[in-house]
Amino acid sequence: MTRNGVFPESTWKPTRPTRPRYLPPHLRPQNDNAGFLDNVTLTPELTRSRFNSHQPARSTRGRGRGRGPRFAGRRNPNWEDEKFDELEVIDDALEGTNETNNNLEAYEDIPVQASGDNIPPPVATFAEIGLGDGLKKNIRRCNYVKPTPIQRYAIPIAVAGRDLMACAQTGSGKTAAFCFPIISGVLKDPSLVSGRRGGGGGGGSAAVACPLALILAPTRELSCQLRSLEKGVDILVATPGRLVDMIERARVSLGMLKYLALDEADRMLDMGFEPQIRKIVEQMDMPPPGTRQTMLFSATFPDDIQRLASDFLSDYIFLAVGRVGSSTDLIVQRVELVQEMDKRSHLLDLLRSQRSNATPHSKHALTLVFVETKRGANELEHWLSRNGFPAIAMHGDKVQMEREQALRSFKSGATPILVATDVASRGLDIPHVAHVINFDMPKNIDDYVHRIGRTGRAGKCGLATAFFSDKNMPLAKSLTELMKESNQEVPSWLVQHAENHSAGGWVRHGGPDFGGYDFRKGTASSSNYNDTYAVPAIDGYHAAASVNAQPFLSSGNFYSDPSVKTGNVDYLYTDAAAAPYEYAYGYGSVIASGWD
DNA sequence: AAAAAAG
Repeated sequence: MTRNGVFPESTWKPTRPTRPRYLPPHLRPQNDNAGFLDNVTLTPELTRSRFNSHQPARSTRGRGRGRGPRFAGRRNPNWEDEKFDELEVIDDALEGTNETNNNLEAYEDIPVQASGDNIPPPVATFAEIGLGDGLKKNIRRCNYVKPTPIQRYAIPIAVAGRDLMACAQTGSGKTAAFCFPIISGVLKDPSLVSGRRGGGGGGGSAAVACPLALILAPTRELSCQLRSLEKGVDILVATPGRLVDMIERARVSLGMLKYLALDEADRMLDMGFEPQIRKIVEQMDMPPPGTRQTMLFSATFPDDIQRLASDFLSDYIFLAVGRVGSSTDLIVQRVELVQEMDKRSHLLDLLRSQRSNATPHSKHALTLVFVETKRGANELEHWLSRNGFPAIAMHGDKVQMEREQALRSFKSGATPILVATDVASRGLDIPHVAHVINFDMPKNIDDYVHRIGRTGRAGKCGLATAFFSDKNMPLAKSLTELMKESNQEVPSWLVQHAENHSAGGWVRHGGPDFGGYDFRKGTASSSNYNDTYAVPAIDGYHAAASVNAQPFLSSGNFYSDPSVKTGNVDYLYTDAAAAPYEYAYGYGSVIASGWD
C-alpha cells in the first residue's frame, strides 16, 4: 500500500489493517522532522532552529502498574479513596514519556502583552505555581521542563481565579495553559471530597451530571467519546450542539460550574456557533460571569469577536503572546500561483518531488491537504489514490467513526496524505505533519493561520504550500502582510497583487508590528484597563525538553469508552483509575488537541 | 456558496 518511498512499508506500518492499535505517544517512532525541508529555501531562523535539533532521548517504560486493573471496568464507589489513588495512578501512567523537542527556544523572543487590572505576574517554572503536588508531579513526568511563554503568563492568571482572554500562536501550548489550572482547581475542590457526584441520587430518575468545569470546542475531534453521564463528571469537554441537547433533556446541569473554557474561542463565537454558545452560557443554568471563571483561548482574535466574548467575561485580563493571529516562524510558507485547472497536476508534481527528495529523516512525514468542499475532498482522495499516493479524506459528512478511522490511518502512516476540509483546520495535534498544502485557499487569513498551524508544532519546523489562484486575489494583501511578519519570502507577483488589491484588502487585526491588541483599548470607555505591561522577551527560557500535551491528556486522566460510537459529549474524568486499564489494553482516546 | 455542529 505504501510503496511511494515517502513511507516505506518496511519501516512502519500499522499492526492491524482494520483497526490500527493505539500507540501511546511515548512509544511512537520519534521524528525530529529534520530533512524534510531539504529542497526548500530556509530563512536564517529556521536554519538555526534546524541545527539546534537533536535526537530525543528515549527512556524505557518501567514497571507495570499495580493499581489500574483493580478498578478495571468499574468505578470505586468510595470517591475519597478514588481521588487519592488517582493522583498516583495518573502519575504512574505518565511515566516514561520522554520526548525531547527541538525548537521551543524559538518561542523565546516573542512579545508578550497583557492588559487588565491587577495582573498576576508570570512565573518561570511550573514548580512555583500552586497547582498541587499531584499535578506538579505529573507535569514533571511529562517532561514539561519549563512552561512555554503562554503557559508562563496564563497559568498564574488562571490559578488566581481571573477571567482571561488569551491569544498565542498555533502549537505553542494553549491547551495545557487552561487545562492545568482547571484540573488543579477541580482536584482541590472541596465538593469532591464531600462526595458530590452529579446525580448519584437514586430513585430511578435519570441522573444529572453536574460538572465543575466545561470546555467547549468546535469539532468533535477536539473532544473524546465517552459513556454515561450517571457516573458523574467533573470536567466536561463538549461540542455545543450536542451539549444543548443534553441540557435540554436534563442530563447535564451547569449549575455547579466553576470553570468555563472556550478552545478556539474565535471560532466558537463566529456566526455559525454564537447562538448556541449564547444559549449555553446565558440561557441555561450556568452561574453568571463573576461567579464562575471564564477563559477564552485562540490563535486569532478579531476584535468584533472580542467584543462578543466580553459579554461572557468579568474584569478579565487580555493576554497576547506573540503577534495576535500570526503564524510561527517555524513554518516555512511557500505560495505558488496555480490556476484552478492545473491544481491537480501541480499537486502530483509536488508530491512526486517530495517523494524523490525523501530522506531517512522524512520517511514518517505526513502531508495534510486542505480543500474547500467535502465533495472536493472525496474526489481528491480518489484521484490521489489512483495516482499512486495513498490518501484518505476527512470531512463533516463522514460519521464520527469514519472520521476517527481516517485520522488513525493518517497518523499511522497507512495513508500518509489526509485530504480534509476545515474540519481539520483547528486544534488538531497530529505529530509528524511535515507539510500542509492549501490546495484550495481558505477565504480569510485567520483560517489560513490555523490550517498551517497543523504543522510546526511544539517547536518543530514545518512546511506550508499554498496554491494561489485568481480566485484568491482578495487574500493577497493579508497573506503578504502575514508572511512578511513571519520573515517569509514573499514572491514578487504576490506583492504586486497585494498592492493592486490594497483598496479592498482585508486588514488584519493587531497590525503588522508588535504585540497583541486588546479591543478595550480602542474604546472610549476603557479607562480602567490601564494596568498594562509589555514584555519584549522572556529571559532564560530554555525548554530543553518538553512534550506536547497529548501524553498527559491521553495516557492517564481521560477515560474513554470505545464502545460508544455516537454522540459527542465527552468527559474528562478526574478519576483516572479506569484509564490505565483502557490504556494498557490498547484503547486510546481520540484526544485530538493536546497542545493548542 | 461552503464548513462545522443536533437528531
